[in-house]
Amino acid sequence: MISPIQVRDMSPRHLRNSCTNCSLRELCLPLGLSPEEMQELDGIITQARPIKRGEALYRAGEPFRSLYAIRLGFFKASVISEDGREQVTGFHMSGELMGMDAISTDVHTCDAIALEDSEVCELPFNDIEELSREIPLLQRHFHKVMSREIVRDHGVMLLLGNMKAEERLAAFLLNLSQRFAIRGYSSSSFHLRMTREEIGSYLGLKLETVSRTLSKFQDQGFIKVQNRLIELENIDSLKKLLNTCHDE
Amino acid sequence: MISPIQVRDMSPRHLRNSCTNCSLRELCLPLGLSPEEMQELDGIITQARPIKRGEALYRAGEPFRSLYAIRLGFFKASVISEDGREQVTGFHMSGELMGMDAISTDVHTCDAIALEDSEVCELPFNDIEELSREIPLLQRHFHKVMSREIVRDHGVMLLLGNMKAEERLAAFLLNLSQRFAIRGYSSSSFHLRMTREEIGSYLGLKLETVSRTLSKFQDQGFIKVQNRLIELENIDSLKKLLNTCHDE
DNA sequence: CAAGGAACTTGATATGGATCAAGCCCAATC
DNA sequence: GATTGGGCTTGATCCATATCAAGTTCCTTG
Repeated sequence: MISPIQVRDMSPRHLRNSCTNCSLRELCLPLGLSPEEMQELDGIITQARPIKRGEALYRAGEPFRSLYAIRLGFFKASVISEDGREQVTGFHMSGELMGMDAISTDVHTCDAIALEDSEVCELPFNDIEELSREIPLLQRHFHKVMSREIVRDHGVMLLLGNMKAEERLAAFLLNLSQRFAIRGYSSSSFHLRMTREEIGSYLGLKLETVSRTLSKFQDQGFIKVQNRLIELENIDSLKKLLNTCHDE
Repeated sequence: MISPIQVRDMSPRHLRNSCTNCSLRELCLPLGLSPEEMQELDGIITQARPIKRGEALYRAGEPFRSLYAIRLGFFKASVISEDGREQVTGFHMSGELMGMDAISTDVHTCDAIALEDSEVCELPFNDIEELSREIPLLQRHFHKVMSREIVRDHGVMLLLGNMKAEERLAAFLLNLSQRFAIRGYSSSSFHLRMTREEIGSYLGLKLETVSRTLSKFQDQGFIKVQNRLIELENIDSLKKLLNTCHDE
């Protein structure tokens, strides 16, 4: 369920705004495009745009024109039901692509809110389609990215439909840990960008339950919690929580 | 969250195997392709293949080569966690496309099981990509279909994360009702193809809860249940269950 | 047509997480 | 540096749904 390990961008600073930029790894790096193709792809990517913490990259109901590649930062995506309940559908970090849900109706169906100061590259969708008609590798890659989103969503359904609170939290922490590791950050010590309430919304739990479960993990020596700083002290125990066979 | 109403195919029987076939409406009908393009699309669609009730169209772990358009019948898609828990991720009926999750890794990540005798058309994925490079309308349409799957999944997350058992069941019944209506079947009287356990798995409930809740709806006069035959007797009441504002 | 088993219903009880409530801590703001 | 409010923790209680259990119906298969 986790994408293959991808290397951190070590290219010189002056190249960082190009398509080889690490922030666009999901869209570009694994492609193996020719230099010319790279340049074409570069051509459609607009200047990075900063989004302050708390600001919306887009909101449900707004017309759809572009996908967004996160260059830097951290976002939550959430849907609001007719009667006002929020469901966080995902947390997204650098290198990931947002907005694919909007393709179906040409209208955004989620809110995307920055949870820290962030930067995104806008990718006009018409351009993506046009270019991917010319570059089969890009086409294939784009399809894989969309498909990966579907697979991820299925994983969340499994979590919401089958798992107990402790398992959900353990899965959540391990997932974050892996994604930070891929980006070259510590996998055992990281800062949560979201509130307990947002974690709860994502995991189908109330914020009190999130808080209690984190405390319990701490008591058991699995993690250390200091506000939003999390240190994983016994990753294997967390993994064991997940693998435990639940009879039936 | 529901796709626009689409008309039932009234074309003569001898044309039914072509791309205008009603069973492929999701893939073909709304496109407005030229006759030549239609023919090309026809060319990649293989002979319909029958799948008996209980048989698998594909299983998790099998190599991915094709998407499948359901011509006729009813399928469930489900993922199995490492420790053996099943989560039904969706129920699929005629005109829908299955297998898109497999694009990401070239391996199927779900099981697709026929819940009644069914027929599918195989669509080799390489051909789809090639053709959609030539026919922008097809490309756009395929992207919309994938995106719609993502939006659908977000809806399920909202359901699993936020709703009570009664709301989940009501949403489920109304969703089925709409989808039957689109296909020209009765929206108020239909046959469930799945067991209570499968409904429960999809909705994150135990089969007893599904059974009890259906009985309750019957007692309240919202529906009539006879085995797997469901009759919606008061659709508005079911809708009201969903719209009810849950304070907070 | 009979037998067996899967699917379903219904009741009784248990429990995980929600809800309600109170107080604390920290970060932002003046 | 004090103040304020949002975010968080922890305890007590409640409730929706799971779990356990028993019996029924229906469908399949011989």
